[in-house]
This record gives sequence, structure tokens and C-alpha cells, in this order.
Amino acid sequence: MDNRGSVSTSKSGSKETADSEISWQAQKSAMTRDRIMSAAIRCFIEEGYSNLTTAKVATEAGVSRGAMLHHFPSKTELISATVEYLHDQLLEDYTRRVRKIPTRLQGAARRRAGLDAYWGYLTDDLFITYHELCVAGRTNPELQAILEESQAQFETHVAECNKELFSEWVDRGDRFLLAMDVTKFLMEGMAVGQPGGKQKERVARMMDYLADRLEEIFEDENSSAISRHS
Amino acid sequence: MDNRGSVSTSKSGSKETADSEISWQAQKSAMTRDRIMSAAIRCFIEEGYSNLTTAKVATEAGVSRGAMLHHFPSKTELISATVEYLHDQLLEDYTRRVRKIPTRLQGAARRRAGLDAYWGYLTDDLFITYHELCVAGRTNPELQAILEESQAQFETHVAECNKELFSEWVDRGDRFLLAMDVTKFLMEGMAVGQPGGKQKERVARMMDYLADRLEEIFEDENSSAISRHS
DNA sequence: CTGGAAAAACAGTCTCGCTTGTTTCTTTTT
DNA sequence: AAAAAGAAACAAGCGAGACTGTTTTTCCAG
Repeated sequence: MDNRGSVSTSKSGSKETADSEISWQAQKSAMTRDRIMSAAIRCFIEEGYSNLTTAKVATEAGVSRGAMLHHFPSKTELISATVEYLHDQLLEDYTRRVRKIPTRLQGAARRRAGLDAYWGYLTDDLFITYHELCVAGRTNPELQAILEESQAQFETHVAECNKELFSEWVDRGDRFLLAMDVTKFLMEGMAVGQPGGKQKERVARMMDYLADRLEEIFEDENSSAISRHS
Repeated sequence: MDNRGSVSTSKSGSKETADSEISWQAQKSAMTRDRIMSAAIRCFIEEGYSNLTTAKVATEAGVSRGAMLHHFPSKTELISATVEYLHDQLLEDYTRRVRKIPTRLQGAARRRAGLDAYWGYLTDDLFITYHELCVAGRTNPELQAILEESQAQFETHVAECNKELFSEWVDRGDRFLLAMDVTKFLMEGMAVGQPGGKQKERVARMMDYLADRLEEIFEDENSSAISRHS
């Protein structure tokens, strides 16, 4: 809830009340929390959800178990906090990838770059971890509750990003939603599905196919190709 | 390896050597093994991979822990055997769903029924469990080894089934593979992805869209709609 | 300003419960 | 009688969280 992100380390003077807004102690506390949550994510990535222990996280973070238990009284609270932290990281990651698309790209090329950005996001360790947590959440009510909250929030944010990326199409109503769903499901399927052979070629071909379909969805003239079922 | 599937329970007489091929004791042993592996799958479904304990499986199977350890000397061996068992169940499940499609359905209607069958398969508990195991396998080498083996085998089998279902199209080479990949990735994406709101409507719309695209892929006349990138 | 009490951050140890796998014993089948 | 199946008690390891002690920061009385 109180999201005091990463703090700047202005630790030199002890008495200078320049940053009197937030006390030094609170800054230090926030830094430790961040270190611990980052460590937890690394542990998730390395060993998976089921093999996570508080001792490993503490070691990875470079703090004692006692210190960690001070910040996160129970394992559950640690995981909860880490999920929220991960959620923020994911949002930032996606946003960064979208922002990185050069503005000179326009039209179809820009949209294609958007697809590639999304693919990069989906194949990143952060998303893999997120997906793993979702799977674990199926049999863990409290985890699921946390995830559901951030999921809705995230989908909204992605929709915002996409409205910006595909500004030409936002007023297309149903078609816009259809295009977003096709993209989401198809690419997530490739990202989380069981690889099988020749993964790279198949993905490349799918991306081309998908790009074509998106352009097709928004072609006005031939409406028949979009929905025979209406 | 030695796959003595489910055995028929002809337990009445003790001295009748009608089924002298396989001894009664071996039958009993196989039955107990099956009971235990089924119980393990139920435990996977109910509590997930990370919460599985040998004690729970034994209770669920209605045998003592000692008896279970007699058949499966370690937890690892239990899981290995269960994964193979699950793999067989999955194959059977998919085959049964495909076989259930009435032969009177032909052409597009038959293909659409094939999609629905696949969707049923993907949303069944068995597949959910399988996917969960795949996720867990990421950080568990020996589990991954088992899964990889059955994965390749499974994909081959599904391809066989599909050649039967879509016999009109098997000689289309690339397009057939493309169609299968689109189907696989899109539907798996819907099945394992994070639900989000209005799941049912979105899935229904996707299924219609997918069905149309498949028909489109195999339309000969207008080749331009299939691949602009060539 | 400043000494010191209060509070927060941090560290290490201990215990309890859970899970696994071994061992020993009884029952059933051959 | 021998071998296999099944049952139960036992030992060992591990992880979570409680507990106790130490250091650092804050804040206020003097």
C-alpha cells in the first residue's frame, strides 16, 4: 500500500535535515525491504515457488533471518509484499519496452514493434515468475486474492498503453477488443505453453501471421473476413 | 515402463486359474499401484504440486504409508510413475473426446467440433494438472526429463488424431502445420492464461474467430490473406 | 545542544511440527 | 516354507516462527 519505491542513498551527514520529509531510518527500512523483495524474486526465478525458503531469501538478500522477520513477520506476508513488488516491476518493464519503440516507426511497422515488445515482455524472467505464481495461486486462496487484484490493474494499464500505441484504432470498439484478445491469448500461449521442437521458427511464423491478422481486422472494406458468425 | 494399465477385477475365486497368464498377486499389485497414482493425481488437482505429501496420497488412496512405500520406494519414484500415468490418461481423454464427435458431422461443422473437443480437453482437470507439472518442472530437472519425453510423444499422437479429423487438409503441408500451431497456441493461451473478466464471452468469440481463420487458411483462391510475409 | 530513554532495525538461537524414508512386524498369496 | 503385500513405529532432517539479545536511530527533557 505505502509504496516508497527505491530510495536514494544520501547517507553522508547524520544531522542534516535536508530530507526531513522522510526520516533516515524509514529510508533505510525501505531499502532493506526492497533488497529482501528483490532477493525473493531472484529466488523465485532460480528455484521456483515451491522451493522457496525464508532462509534462502535472507541469505540472498544479505540480511539475517531475524532482520527479515522483523520486516515481514511471516512467510505469507513476505510473499504478498513480493507479489505487489513484482507487479510494479512488470508494469514498469512493459512500459519501458513500449516507450523504447522509436517514434519514427508509424503505422504497421509501429504495431509490429509493439508485438515484439510484448513478446520480449512475455519471455522475460519476470513474467515467467509471475505466471508461476498464478499457477501456484490456484491452490492458494490468499495468494490468488492478491494476484487477482493486480491482474485487473495490470490489464487496465496494458489497455492504456495499447490505446497509445494503436491510437488509430481505439475508436473501433469491438474490433479493438478482439484484436487485443487475439494478441494476448496467442502470444501468451506461445510464451507459457510447452515448447516442443523448432520453437523459434514456429514463434516467428506465428508473429508474422498474427501481425497480418491484426491488420486484417482493421481493414474496413472486407468485413466478411472478420466475423462470419455475427 | 511396464505399463500394465487398469486391470479387470475378477477376484471371486482364488483357485481358478482362468487368468493364469497374470497371477492374482500381480493383478492386486497393479490395482494398488493404480489406486495410488489416481490418488496422487487427485491430490495434485486439489492441492497442487507443491503441497503434495506422501501421507496425503496414501490416505486418499486408502492404503497405509508403508504399503505405498512398498510400491513406490521414494517420493520421486511415485511422482515419476504418476506423471507417466497422467500422460496415458491425457492421451486417452483426448482420443475419447475426438472419437465422440458424431460421424454425421462433416466439413466445417466437424472441424468446429474438433476445436470444441480440444477446448474440453484443455479445460479438464487433467490438463490443468499437467500444465502445473510443466511449470514445476522448470526448476526440477528430473521432473522435466520425464515431461519432455511424454511431451514429444503426446504431440505426435495429437498430430495423428488431427490428421484423421482433418483428413481433407493433411496434404497441405505448411498450411496444415500453421493451422495446428495457431490452434494450439491460441487455445492453450486461453486455457492457461490469467482469466480476467468476462472469460466466457471472450473465449466464445475467440473460438468463432479461430474457426473462421482455419477455414480461411485452407481457402485456395485468395492466398494473399494467409501470408503477406513470404 | 545534549544526554539518555524509547523505539526501531538487526542478529542469532531454539523449539516444534511436518515430511520423508528406514526398519520391523503381521498378513496374504504362491 | 518362501515371497510378496501391507501396516505401523521410529529416526532424522528441515523449515517456520518464537524468543532473546544487540546495535542504531529518533526524540525530548533538561
